[in-house]
Amino acid sequence: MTDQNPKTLIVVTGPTAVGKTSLSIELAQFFNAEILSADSRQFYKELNIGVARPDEEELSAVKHHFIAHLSVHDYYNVSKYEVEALDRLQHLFSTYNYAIMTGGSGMYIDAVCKGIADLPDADPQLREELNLQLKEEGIEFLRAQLKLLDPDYYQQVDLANPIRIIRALEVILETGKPYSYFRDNTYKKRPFHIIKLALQLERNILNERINLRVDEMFEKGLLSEAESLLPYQKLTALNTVGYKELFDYFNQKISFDQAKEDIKTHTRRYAKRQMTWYRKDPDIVWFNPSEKVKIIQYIEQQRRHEL
RNA sequence: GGCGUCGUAGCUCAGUAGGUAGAGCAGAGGACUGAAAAUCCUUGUGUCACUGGUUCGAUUCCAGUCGAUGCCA
Repeated sequence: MTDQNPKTLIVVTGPTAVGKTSLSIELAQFFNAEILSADSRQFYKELNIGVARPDEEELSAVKHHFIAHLSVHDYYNVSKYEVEALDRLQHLFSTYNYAIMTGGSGMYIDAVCKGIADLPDADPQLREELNLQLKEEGIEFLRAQLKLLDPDYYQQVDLANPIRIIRALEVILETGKPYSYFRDNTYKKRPFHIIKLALQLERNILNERINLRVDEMFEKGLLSEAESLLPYQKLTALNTVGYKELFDYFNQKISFDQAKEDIKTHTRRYAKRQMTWYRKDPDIVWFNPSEKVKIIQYIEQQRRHEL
């Protein structure tokens, strides 16, 4: 591919605690770029310690976007992020040749790189109704509705997963059209190059880092951060590892030690799910976090190749 | 020291009226189209503590050894 467009988005992803933040800052400095966070929990200003937001020093070293720009009370979703990130990229590319997107939310990264179907936002009231139906009538009831309203999607959807069924019903009931009508798996072409890389560590080393980082979070005051958010525990943004376990502790469902263990376990599982997501992306090239020189060489080589 | 109970998957434990065993959790793999740090699916062979004995056959019964634990001294 040869064209004269030099604008390049460097995507740095990988499982939680692998070392994305510090590498991104170094790359941003090297390539003279700003950083866009693609971390669906670092968006929220109330979440800091528990979501390992970059510290003040890191944030002042390089300009970051999409960090602490929302409140946990705001409704947000991938599609909004797609629009806002593309808009911000266009703006950044008017002065810079590079931008760096870093974070662990695979779906959010994909929305920016590949696009996502054009669907209506969730209607909170309808969602509440459907959740109530799930609770009172059971998942079978929702399945039956879906089967009637969108037999095609009924064939494809994970019928054990209430979230998927509810989402489809939301769209159908809001628009009067089947959910499958909106689903679109064609990739959108972006007006910039994308170089995707991911960081990887051996599982047991990553697990050690996770355990260590959770301990550090507690030293930094995670307990009081979570306590201050207890009144909002029902919010979607607070259905987050590091907080929900402490809510269980505050609600006297589990002991403090158990909560701490659960946070470690759930973070490990989160990292595992992230790996599952990235592994199937053929555009990702994998590196060890320590291979900074190699990573820079790779990026430069890709650029030369594309220009 | 004596008496009792226990020793089974990484952990907690079930079970086999003698035919080599199974749950939960952890772990592993996967899915994923506006809840995504969310949500969901699949996945359990391990000297049944050790050494002998009885038996066609012992993880299961018996004896001893070691370890854990409780009570009594």
